[in-house]
Amino acid sequence: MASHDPLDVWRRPERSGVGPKPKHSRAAIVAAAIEIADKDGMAAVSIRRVAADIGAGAASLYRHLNSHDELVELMVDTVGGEYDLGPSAEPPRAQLLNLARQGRAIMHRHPWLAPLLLTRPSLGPNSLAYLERALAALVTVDMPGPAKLQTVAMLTAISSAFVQNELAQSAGPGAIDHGNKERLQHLSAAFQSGKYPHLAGALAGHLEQQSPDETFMGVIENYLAGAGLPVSVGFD
Amino acid sequence: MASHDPLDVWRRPERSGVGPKPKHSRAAIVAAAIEIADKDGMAAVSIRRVAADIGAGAASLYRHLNSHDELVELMVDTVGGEYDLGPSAEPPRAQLLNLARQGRAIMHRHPWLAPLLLTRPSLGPNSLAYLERALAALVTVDMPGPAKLQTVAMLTAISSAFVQNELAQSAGPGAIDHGNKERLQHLSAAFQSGKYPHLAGALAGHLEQQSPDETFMGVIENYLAGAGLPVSVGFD
DNA sequence: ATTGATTGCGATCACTGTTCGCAATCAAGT
DNA sequence: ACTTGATTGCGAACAGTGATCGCAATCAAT
Repeated sequence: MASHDPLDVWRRPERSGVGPKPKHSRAAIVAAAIEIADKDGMAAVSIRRVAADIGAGAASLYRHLNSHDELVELMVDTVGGEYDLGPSAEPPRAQLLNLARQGRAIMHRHPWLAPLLLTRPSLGPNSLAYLERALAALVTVDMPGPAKLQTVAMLTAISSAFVQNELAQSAGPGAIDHGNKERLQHLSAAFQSGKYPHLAGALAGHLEQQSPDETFMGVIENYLAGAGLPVSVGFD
Repeated sequence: MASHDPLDVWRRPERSGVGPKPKHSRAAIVAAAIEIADKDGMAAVSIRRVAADIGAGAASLYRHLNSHDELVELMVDTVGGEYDLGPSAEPPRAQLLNLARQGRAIMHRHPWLAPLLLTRPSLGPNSLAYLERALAALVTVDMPGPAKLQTVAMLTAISSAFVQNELAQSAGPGAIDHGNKERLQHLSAAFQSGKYPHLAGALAGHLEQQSPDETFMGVIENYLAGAGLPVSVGFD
């Protein structure tokens, strides 16, 4: 009977009057799942692992969720609640820049988040609140509604892409040095073939690159400018 | 003995003189995997399924691959060979724009590709050739090497993000209408709560949006301009 | 002809998401 | 007070996954 669409989590009531008091709650399950994902990665978030961590049987989770996908949906929306969406009198561009900065911070706190933001159009309450807030920032901008939606969508898309790039390069403190050495070794071997002169040249350049924070803000600012949000808009 | 780093596929020779003639080749395996992914999605690309499709036992694939991850790496690099990397006399910005357009086309041909481009820094021959070609386009641009790498990386990252957004919205011809109706129904229900006035307003706007192609080129062009590649560079 | 590396692969292991059926529980209806 | 019925927890099971092991078959080099 239960719908298999991962979207109706948001409509379904968590529990209805009759029956024994539930030992576990949807919130507890999601919290445990997020903790696992933060620590051991998204692949470690299995039904059995989550159940074990909250002291439940594996099958019990299916009294609160309809699928593993639904759990992911809940995870995404839950961390979406970490945004500070308070109102602001700043110009639209500054507001969106601030949202993007927060988004990057959240994705750094939860490294499993970034890829998920691109694939699924999350429609949970927190995600909708974020969307609403971003659109509110654009209320003074003269732009058709769908274009505003497009702009906001690309904002989070670019942020996600940037952070994924960041995370893929650092990838962690421990075993990654080894991995990177393998990589560099492979690359230098490729270079000795002489088939990649420009690549070799680009890597040879000094690594005096600016901080990732500045780079990120630059990328976002640049996108917003091109999207019709220059530094100063209208009369402010 | 075999290294578990999915990167050394590129160093390992496919076969060495002694032993029975292999019935299956790495290329055939990867081709089958790509065909499966194109038709039934990435999730359908299991070792057993690929093996069955080329008439092999499941365990046999591990004579040619060290892991499922390695197969994915090979898939990504193989479709990377679909780029036309011929030289060009156009200005840098036009060349990169052309590469981005090709990239989007490839990601549309292989809908499983876009997410993978963000997570892994593929270092196969085709991926390296692409990188080399993109850097060659930037050879006349005055910019430190690492910054050029950053630019190219963000170029494919933004393209991937854009295409993922596209694919998530269309998602297919058949059962998606139903899914979208569910979505819109959910959304309209959320709107009746009155908590999302701006969102409601944005969706109410006429959907006379420009074609995705134009939108895409606009986004890319805009990024390149901000990255230091205006319409005309230097003396051309 | 013998050696030894290499291939194909059936069987198996440790997992995964998910379903089923049953016992325990508790609110509501009589 | 007691029955009814929905609801929860969960052990067992199923189909599927990636990966490993050991063995027979094969073929180049000696």
